[in-house]
Amino acid sequence: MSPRKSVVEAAATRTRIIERALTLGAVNGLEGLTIGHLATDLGMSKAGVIGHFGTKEALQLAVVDEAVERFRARVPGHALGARPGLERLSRAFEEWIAYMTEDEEHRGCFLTSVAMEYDERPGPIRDVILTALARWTDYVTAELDEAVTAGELPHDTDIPQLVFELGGIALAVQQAILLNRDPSAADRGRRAIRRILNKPTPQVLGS
Amino acid sequence: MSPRKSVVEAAATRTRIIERALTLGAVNGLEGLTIGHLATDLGMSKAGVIGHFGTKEALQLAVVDEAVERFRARVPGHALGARPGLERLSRAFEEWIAYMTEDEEHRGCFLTSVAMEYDERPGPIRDVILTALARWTDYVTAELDEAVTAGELPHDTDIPQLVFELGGIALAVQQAILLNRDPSAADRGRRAIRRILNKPTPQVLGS
DNA sequence: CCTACCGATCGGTAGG
DNA sequence: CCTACCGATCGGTAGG
Repeated sequence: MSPRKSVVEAAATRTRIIERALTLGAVNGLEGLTIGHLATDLGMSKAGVIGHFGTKEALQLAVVDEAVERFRARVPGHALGARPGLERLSRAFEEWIAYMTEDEEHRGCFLTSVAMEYDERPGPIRDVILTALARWTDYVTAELDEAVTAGELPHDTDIPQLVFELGGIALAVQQAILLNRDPSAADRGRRAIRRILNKPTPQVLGS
Repeated sequence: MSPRKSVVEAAATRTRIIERALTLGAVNGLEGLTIGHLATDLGMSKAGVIGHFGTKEALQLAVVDEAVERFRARVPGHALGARPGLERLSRAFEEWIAYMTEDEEHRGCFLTSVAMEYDERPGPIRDVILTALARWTDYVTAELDEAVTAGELPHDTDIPQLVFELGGIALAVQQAILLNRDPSAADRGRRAIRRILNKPTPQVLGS
């Protein structure tokens, strides 16, 4: 029997649940996640799992929040050292692509998958994703503005169009990794980003 | 009571079921589709619905097959009249974008959504999608080959890279339509396609 | 965080 | 294509 535990232990369990939910949700979708499956996987009871959140939707929101947190810490976070404008933006996209590629099991971008899953399902989960996406769009836009100001891009650059196209590359990388399991996905993504930002393409891809 | 009907009537019912499943599946995903909900929507019993397919997975496969059929009839189908190479390829992408945009309710590309949904779920549905995607990739590749041969594109064109980037645009259009409900999604997509295929961008997008 | 339970719904079957 | 049913599982609650 594992009765009520300390606050610290409870928080640790909550983290364990979210961690596992991120893995399971990546495979079966955030909606395909079930409390029962999660409980079995964690060696807990269903009540033990759901007790930390109240409802399944609250659990799902906690999982999305954690994914947003990780994305921000990793992608814009690791680009903070780079000079504002094209350099920082390139760094951010390189981090995103690396983040999607590096892990053998935890492939792709969780938020991108969830964004597709909820694109037609109104509700708080979709709202949270829309907010996170808007923040990302603002970030990319700000760096592109900086690039124009610094003379790295022409003054008549259509920035929203560029944001749209850069987003498309990220989606293409995600699909190439997850669906096609294409080992050259990351390289193709990096080359596309360079091309869009009008930098010369330095190397040729093998094969 | 509606007892056994003629072969023709049974086929019509089957078509009705698939039609409805395409609509419901676009919202809740192909996995979120339930026989009970489908039956209620159609004013039928669950047994009446599932009897046409045997299992839920067979129903799902029938729905995907129908979606593949429609995509092919519409996208490469409507581009058949265009001259091989860039003209035909541009026409095909314009058809795809129009197909994703035109319908007020039936927005986006069903196959693209399902492709994301099953990217991490091995099984026959994923296999069918991979096959359809491979055929589409072959189609785009063949037209690009034609364009190189005809001198519309440079001889050192990296065709797989171009296929990758064109696919990204389609994904960006899908996301802009479904998630952001951006009314300029189609225009942005068309402009991106033109840019990638190295055609001059004729008009400027309003706002 | 557990046991024990709830009503609802899941995919699917039997039999007509 | 229907009624009537099956076992399994769903999200969630009571109570400790």
